[in-house]
Amino acid sequence: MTSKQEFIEKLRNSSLRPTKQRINICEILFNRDKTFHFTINDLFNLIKDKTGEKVSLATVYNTVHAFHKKGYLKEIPINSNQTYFDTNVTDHHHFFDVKEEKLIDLKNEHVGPIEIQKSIPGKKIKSVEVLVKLED
Amino acid sequence: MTSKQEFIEKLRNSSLRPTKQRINICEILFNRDKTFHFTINDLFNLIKDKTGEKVSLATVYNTVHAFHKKGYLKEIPINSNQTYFDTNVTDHHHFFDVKEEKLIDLKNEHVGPIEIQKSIPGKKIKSVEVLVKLED
DNA sequence: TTCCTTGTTTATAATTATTCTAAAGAAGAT
DNA sequence: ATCTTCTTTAGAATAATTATAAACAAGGAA
Ligand SMILES: [Mn+2]
Ligand SMILES: [Mn+2]
Ligand SMILES: [Zn+2]
Ligand SMILES: [Zn+2]
Repeated sequence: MTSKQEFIEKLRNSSLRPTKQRINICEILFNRDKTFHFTINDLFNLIKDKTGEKVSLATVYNTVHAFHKKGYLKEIPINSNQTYFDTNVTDHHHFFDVKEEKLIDLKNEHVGPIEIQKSIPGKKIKSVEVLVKLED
Repeated sequence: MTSKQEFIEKLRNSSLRPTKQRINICEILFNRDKTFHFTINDLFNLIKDKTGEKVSLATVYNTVHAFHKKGYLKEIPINSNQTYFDTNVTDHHHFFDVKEEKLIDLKNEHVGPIEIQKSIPGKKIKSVEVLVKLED
């Protein structure tokens, strides 16, 4: 449980002005036990439902990208019509339930270390992600 | 090197009528030594350039999805504004050069077997794909 | 406080990838 | 040749995302 005051400080420390909208979004995204996977639209609807206040869709996009740029959110590479984000910014892998369109964290120990035995000259590895698609 | 006649037969055997457009697309996609990674727009432009004939964008979409449904193309899960397809339909992994927006095949032996040590009740694994993002 | 600067929110328009529609055309069967 | 079914096509529709620009709010200085 993080207090509103802590979010305000975190925002300030990130040179993001602590607006009402951003604080609301912080509380929805980061006051959780478990990691949260969402699309912009999920979040947009959650804000209305949980706070009663509406935040414009543009602001949701702006804020999510601001948090993403600061490293507070991770973008998940799946083929979908919508982009998925994740509050768990550590390196980790995913199940994707194709039917439910839901992401599930896969702990690294459930996948094991992955060694890439090939390299591309002039390039270095930025991330290694496993996506396990699930069907019924 | 596959002849036009062989593409015609392959299309017929797939209950796809061998139209001029589909044959052209087959020749561009499948008359290659190496695996080919592309977006719809890449392909659309290639057809014009290589055959001199234009195929409507709708037909390119239709054909790619028809081939995809028949299992002749694979869809690659990356976060991008465009969907990527692959003429290599076997299970395999990828590098994605973020700067060049280019996919590179990773052979299975360059990654090694991946064992998923977790299961979700009522679901079974459909695919396991590794995406290695590259930066400079 | 008040003023000023800069960052933020917002409604709305623009952009872009993809899908849909419906009419014209081509393929295959009879 | 005729008929049916499938395919192509231009263009419209949809949907996610980004851009625009005016109103607004935060923070700092006076
Ligand atoms: Mn996750
Ligand atoms: Mn490939
Ligand atoms: Zn982002
Ligand atoms: Zn498809």
